[in-house]
Amino acid sequence: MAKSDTSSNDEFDLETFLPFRLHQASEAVSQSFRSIYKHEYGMTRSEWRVLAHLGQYGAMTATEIGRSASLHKTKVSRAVFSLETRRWLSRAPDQRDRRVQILSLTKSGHQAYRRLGSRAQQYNDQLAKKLGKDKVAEIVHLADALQRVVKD
Amino acid sequence: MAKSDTSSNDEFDLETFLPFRLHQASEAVSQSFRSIYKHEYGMTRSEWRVLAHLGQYGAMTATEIGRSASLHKTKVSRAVFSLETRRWLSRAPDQRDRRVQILSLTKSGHQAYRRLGSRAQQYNDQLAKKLGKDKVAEIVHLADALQRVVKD
DNA sequence: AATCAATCGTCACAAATGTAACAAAATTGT
DNA sequence: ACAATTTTGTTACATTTGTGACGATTGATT
Repeated sequence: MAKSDTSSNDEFDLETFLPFRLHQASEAVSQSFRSIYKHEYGMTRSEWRVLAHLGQYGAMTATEIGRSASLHKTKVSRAVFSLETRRWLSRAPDQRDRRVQILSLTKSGHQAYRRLGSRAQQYNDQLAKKLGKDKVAEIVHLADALQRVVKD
Repeated sequence: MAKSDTSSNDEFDLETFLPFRLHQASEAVSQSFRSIYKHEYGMTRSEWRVLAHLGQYGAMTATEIGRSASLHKTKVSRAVFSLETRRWLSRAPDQRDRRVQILSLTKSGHQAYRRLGSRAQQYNDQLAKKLGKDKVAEIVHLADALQRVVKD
């Protein structure tokens, strides 16, 4: 029997469909951490992401945050405005390029970052414990590979 | 030197923070498939998910779809309405429980599922090829583990 | 130098989403 | 048998998000 078998082997399998499975896993994990920044600090996910990035990597522009955090530019723009209103973030002009602003955390922004970062690390360690330490490294490695591969 | 070292080892590390890394990977992968159901079929993610579930598993109720697809009930409700308007989906009353409706794909719904499912599988295979076949199984396994662990 | 295209961040508007309330039906407990 | 509670799916409302356009600035082309 040559080609054109009765059973086509290109049938769709949802169980192994990565966009679905990854989204499912990601949402499950994200949701369970969400209550901390949402209910305890009244923050949105975007705000927490921007705070985490500035806390982790120091001063950056909005575009850089967007690229690194995989956040839409309007999400960054709004999160920055909101964090600025809380006085957790401040803007400084860039001498080299007057279109952009250098964003950085204020003193109380750093404090908030330390508090939330600590909770985040606690959460992650707990997850790592239940999952197995090595699994975390595996996931991180796979996430790296996925991002590399998708960007053709 | 006993306790209280100068360098605290509970510092937050974004690189290994699973909610972030998983979301990042998930978004990267999802976005690149999104254009197919969005631009070629004018569908939302929820609609594609509902179509995929009914196509894959056959007739189900809205609640069952929501549970299986990790979709909010209002998302399911709206996606069902929209797919029904396209005549890709039909509802039938359940004799045992008159609150629910048995949802299933129409003939053209099945056709659409086959077309889109084929594209989806194609996309996934392509990804698997670049990533290494075994990696996909790894990811699926880890996704299972994550979902189990998060649900306490 | 002058024009053209590209980038940055913001805003108005439209679309998608979540919350909370609801009617209808089923389930539980007495 | 009945009342109280729970479940299912839809809707109104408010919030969040993405799209597209914009002014300002920069970089590239000539």
